[in-house]
Amino acid sequence: MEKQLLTTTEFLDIKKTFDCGQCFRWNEIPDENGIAYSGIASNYPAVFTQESGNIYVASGAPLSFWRNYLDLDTDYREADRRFSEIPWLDKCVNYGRGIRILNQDPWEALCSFIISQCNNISRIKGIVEKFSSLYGNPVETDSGIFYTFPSASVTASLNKSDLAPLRCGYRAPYITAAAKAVKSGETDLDYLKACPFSEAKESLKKLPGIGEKVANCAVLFGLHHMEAFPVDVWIKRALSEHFPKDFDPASLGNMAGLAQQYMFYCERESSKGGSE
DNA sequence: GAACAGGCAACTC
DNA sequence: GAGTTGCCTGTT
Repeated sequence: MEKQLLTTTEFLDIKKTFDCGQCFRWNEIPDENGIAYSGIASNYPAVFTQESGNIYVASGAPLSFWRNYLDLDTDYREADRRFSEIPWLDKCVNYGRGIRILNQDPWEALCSFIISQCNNISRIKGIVEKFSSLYGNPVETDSGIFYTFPSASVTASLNKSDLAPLRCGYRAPYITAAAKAVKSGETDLDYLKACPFSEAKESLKKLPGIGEKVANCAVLFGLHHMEAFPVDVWIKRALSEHFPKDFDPASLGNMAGLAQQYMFYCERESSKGGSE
């Protein structure tokens, strides 16, 4: 598959974007000339490469698909400027610049973040990959077979023993319940994408096993409500260590989710070096 | 073997 | 409404 020029590193950093915990199906692969990631979004396997300031993509999808997936038609610079006026957050912006909030498939994001609870990224990735290889559709490419993420309809038909190989424990019934709600239309992800942020979040929280954190992640990374601000242990630590006690993340406004990703990436990366 | 993990829900006060 | 505990499983 021929690679096409997508954008430049001024607007996108693939390493930061794919490794900042919002997605689970992209993996770094060896590349002679720079950085490369392979993976799949919707029905499209792809390889991204970053070399000499340019980002290329090789896939069967049109560039417009990837521009949308990577949110490249949204200008983050105004938000970056605003965030840079806040102490410590300015450091995160500089550190995380190039992260994009992905437009992922809503069901995939919802399901992936149900799996994420009390799990680390590598284990989440393993479970998602296993799930896809068992119940997704194979898509052949030059570099091997990729599997689409299993649809909500297929997932709704799976029983306990079907999900057992995933070893996802007590989360399995949450997955099934969410799949059934999506399949029946009781949870209408298209509607939730179009409706106000808090309505979407509260609606998802009615599903079993979905609380504040998972709902915020699903709404930010799957439904692109950019004002969502998921608070996990990393963000909690960042808030308590670097922000005034009465700081309200909602004050970050309609792009709060971007600030969250900058903070998350910064907090997590700066904790590496020593222990990892 | 015990404690814990990027969380939730049910239960306690 | 703040704090505690069990939940599957894998890792330390």
